[in-house]
Amino acid sequence: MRVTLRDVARLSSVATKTVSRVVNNQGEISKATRQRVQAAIEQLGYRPNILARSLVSQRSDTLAVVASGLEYYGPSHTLVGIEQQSYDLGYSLLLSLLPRPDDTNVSPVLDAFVARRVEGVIWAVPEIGDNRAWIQSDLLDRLPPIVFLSMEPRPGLSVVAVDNQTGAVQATQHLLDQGRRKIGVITGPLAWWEARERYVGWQDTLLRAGMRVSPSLVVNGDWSAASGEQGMRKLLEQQPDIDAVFACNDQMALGALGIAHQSGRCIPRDLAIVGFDNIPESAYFWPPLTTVYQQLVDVGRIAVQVLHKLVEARRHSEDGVELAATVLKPELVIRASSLQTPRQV
Amino acid sequence: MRVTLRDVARLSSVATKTVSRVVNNQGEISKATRQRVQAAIEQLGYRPNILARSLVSQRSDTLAVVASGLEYYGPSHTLVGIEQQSYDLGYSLLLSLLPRPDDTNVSPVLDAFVARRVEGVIWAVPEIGDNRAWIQSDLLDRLPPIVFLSMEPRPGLSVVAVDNQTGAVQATQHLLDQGRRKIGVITGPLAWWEARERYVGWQDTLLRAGMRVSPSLVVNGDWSAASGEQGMRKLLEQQPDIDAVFACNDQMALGALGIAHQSGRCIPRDLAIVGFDNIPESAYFWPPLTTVYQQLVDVGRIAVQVLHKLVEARRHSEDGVELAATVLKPELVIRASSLQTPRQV
DNA sequence: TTGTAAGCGTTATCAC
DNA sequence: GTGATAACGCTTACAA
Repeated sequence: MRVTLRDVARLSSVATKTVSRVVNNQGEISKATRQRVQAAIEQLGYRPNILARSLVSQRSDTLAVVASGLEYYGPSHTLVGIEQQSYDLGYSLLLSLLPRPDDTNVSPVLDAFVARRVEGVIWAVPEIGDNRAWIQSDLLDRLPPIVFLSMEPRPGLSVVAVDNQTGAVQATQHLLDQGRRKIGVITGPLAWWEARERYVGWQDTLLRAGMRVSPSLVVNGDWSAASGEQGMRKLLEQQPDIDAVFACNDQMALGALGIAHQSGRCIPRDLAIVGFDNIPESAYFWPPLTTVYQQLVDVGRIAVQVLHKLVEARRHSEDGVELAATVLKPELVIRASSLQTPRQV
Repeated sequence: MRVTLRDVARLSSVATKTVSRVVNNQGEISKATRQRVQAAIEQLGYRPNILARSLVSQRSDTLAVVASGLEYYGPSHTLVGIEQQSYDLGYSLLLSLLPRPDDTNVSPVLDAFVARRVEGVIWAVPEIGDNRAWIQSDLLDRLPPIVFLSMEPRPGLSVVAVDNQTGAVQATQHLLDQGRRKIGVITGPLAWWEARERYVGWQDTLLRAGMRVSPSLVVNGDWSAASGEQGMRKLLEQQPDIDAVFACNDQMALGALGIAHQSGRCIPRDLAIVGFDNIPESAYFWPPLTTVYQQLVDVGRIAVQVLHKLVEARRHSEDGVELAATVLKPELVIRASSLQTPRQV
């Protein structure tokens, strides 16, 4: 049943090493031998066993990715980039999902990776609360190279992230440029690093413009459209003369749009709304949503490129590879939900 | 640097087999020895090498999944179910993405799986055109057990799928029940099996109700919101007295909603709209969208459960395991976009 | 250009 | 209870 290199060698009357050479296209082999071997491979239906090869060559050609919230727009797009680049570089990809992104018990999944001798790890779980605490532990020393996504860059770690703060600045500045003066914000859960960055971007932009940042302009959401609805209701209550809202993702913006309509406001005339993420649906909201586009597929691709360099460096036992952060700038996508000049009071 | 079983054995003055027993919790071992071994493991930072284990035990405890379109709602949710169930059953999961779902050149990715000796494969690529042609080839014989998702059930294959036709029937019947009489459809790309099923469900329901199925009630979309817009425009042109539309996914329904509004129609009074998928945003469309919910996470979980049984059967070389199809029934989620009785003409 | 021997890190077999 | 020894399927020296 199981066909091995030896079987092929026997059938084609050569040494196993010769078959190995044919399979891996290495060394000089006479045409006749090669053809004979290939015929035997064909005939027996031989498939090389990469596990055995890994054992002796000390390389698994496998990367692993730990992700969370794959149901959502961001993580799934990043994963696409990770997979594509891994494939392009010849790696297999092992996938592990954390059921809860704020999970702090990460050693089981990491142990499994080490046991399988993966050559590198992409940590694609958003930074929430202290779910990065394990980085301080000695766990990290026993691990292969690892690249972190969506987290605060810090020295000694390879991080690839989008500059959320700049994105929020772009969104808020755009609203200012459109003549808006009472700009509220619906934040994400502030335990999330990304949510904090977006909030700070909003805040800084207003302060730099010499405006007051009243607490009545701030409500907290949880990324869901339901929380966007709730947040919008609260904002309209706390600050009836509000003329713009920066919702920290598109789902919350969607919820906010609905409530704004229900309150009888015309968008963007009475109230401008800007989101974050540029989910495909946002171009078809009513009105189409101005939002911040992040190149999440690129984040994934770049992460694997960085990881690949770390893996290569370790293979050649180069020391002192500088671990740096790669930060991508997002882009504002301007649509109807923010475009009209506000009505003069 | 590399610590092996032998190193541990040496340090704790036992045989390698004993260490192996301790690591795998098998056989009877005296408390003293176990502790001594565990201390050595701890001290050396020993991590078992699963690759080596797989080589001798002839099992990799690894499944593989081939998916496509992970950026979209359906595939990403199914993948979540697949990963969760794989983890629960103790398998590692290898992920491969097909850049184009209609790709017909699948042997590279399958070869890679065979080379890695995965014990089973989940084929989570939608059936499009003849992208199932390879199943007829001898490729299948050399493969480990494989479970197919989202495809027409056929004898000799394990398939797990949602009953798209029934979903479409539910949607269309609901519109009939609401008193609608001119019910159009915006289909998905008809090369897709799922799109055809939904189309047939719409058609059959109308025919069974004794209604005519006019070509002017049918337009073809490509799943995108843009195609939903375009389709809606065409429908309104071809059949101005249309009073309901079944859009074959929520994105197209979103596009249709926008155009319907722009045409001055009030939804649901003048025009009822129903979608398919129940993406989270659909509950916040304007108006909230009636749609068909598929338990896609369950599809993934069940697929792995089925696969697990096949793997076990092969291990014990049980023959004649019946390969059956598992079909899940979707559920209609009724919201405002279809609820109101139409205006009496 | 091709072959031989050793070994990668584990588990299975069968002794003790 | 524990230990020697032979696999598992492949590649890397080194030899011919």
